[in-house]
Amino acid sequence: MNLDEAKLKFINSWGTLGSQWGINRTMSQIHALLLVSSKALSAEEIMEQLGISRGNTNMNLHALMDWGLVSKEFKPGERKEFFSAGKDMWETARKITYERKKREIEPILQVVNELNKETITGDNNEEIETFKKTIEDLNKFTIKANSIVDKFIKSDENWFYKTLMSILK
Amino acid sequence: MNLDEAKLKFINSWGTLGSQWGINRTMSQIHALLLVSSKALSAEEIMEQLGISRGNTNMNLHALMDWGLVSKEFKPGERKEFFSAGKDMWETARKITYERKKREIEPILQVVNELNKETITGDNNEEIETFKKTIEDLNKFTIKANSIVDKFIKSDENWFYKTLMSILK
DNA sequence: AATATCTTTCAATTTATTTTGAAAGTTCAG
DNA sequence: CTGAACTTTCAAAATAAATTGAAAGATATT
Repeated sequence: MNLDEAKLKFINSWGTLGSQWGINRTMSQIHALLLVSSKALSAEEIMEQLGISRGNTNMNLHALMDWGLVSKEFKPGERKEFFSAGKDMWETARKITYERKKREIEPILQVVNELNKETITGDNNEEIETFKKTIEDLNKFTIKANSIVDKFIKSDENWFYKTLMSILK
Repeated sequence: MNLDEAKLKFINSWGTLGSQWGINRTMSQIHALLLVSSKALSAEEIMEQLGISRGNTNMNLHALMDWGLVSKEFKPGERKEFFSAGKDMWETARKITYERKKREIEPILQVVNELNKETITGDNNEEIETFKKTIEDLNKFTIKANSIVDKFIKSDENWFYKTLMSILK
């Protein structure tokens, strides 16, 4: 398989997978393109290679920069901006995990915590108990999940590999 | 706060959060409703309480049963079906993790594995190297991630808590 | 300060996803 | 077998999300 075919396959698959991950297709495609490209690319090159509009390219490059997955570069003598993706997979995974934690875990923590503190009134005791128990369990669970994810976000690869993987067998 | 308000708040928040998780709003709302209800509910009751259509209720109940989060019950003498959600949070989390793994990790594994085996041809050596390195790293990473998730799916709460949490501090 | 080059914005459009509800299907009691 | 009670299906409608592209905004160059 030649390089261009392979790249295309990767970019397309990554784009589709991204949507399963709650990341939009274009964003993941741009990320994929930059991941497999040895040099930084301009917005122009990106829109040409992926066949997408200027606005779309711009918006998603910014999203990728917000996530910390892509950075801007300036080439001497060149007017335009160039973009490249961080190539360290653990770093990338940590950053994605961080963003997902913000969106997926923290809001649960917030709501559940709030409800957990409330005093619930009503006449159906069985229902109140079930409610309280559910919220309490959820609260405990979320706190644990959150702290595990935190550890991963702060970990370095070696630590994570050694500690976790060796124990997890 | 009275029980109905609290339930409503939980159901609505859970519904919104679900969408961040790639689960549709109705599906998470039904799940939330069943989680905080002490007795099993009929489709009729669910559609009334959530103000959603019959079709929508049916489809999402089936999705929840596919995920293993909800089960059908029959009450003696009653013709209709009743639904209840498993109340064990770790079990619930494991099941959700399993479904997400199928959608989010396994497809990556598949594509990356495939690309990893390919021989890439072309004239730009630097580009080929970058491509191969990216895919290789991604492959290694995904395999590790996958195996950690597998451990979680198979774990019981105590094991996970003791082993992981104590080490992760 | 005029012009050329590049980036950003955003209303309108397109595409994708979810929801509805009526009709068809199923099951069971009499 | 018939009809009432319930469940499932699915095309059409509604809603939500992503994308476009032209216009406005920057910024550097002469």
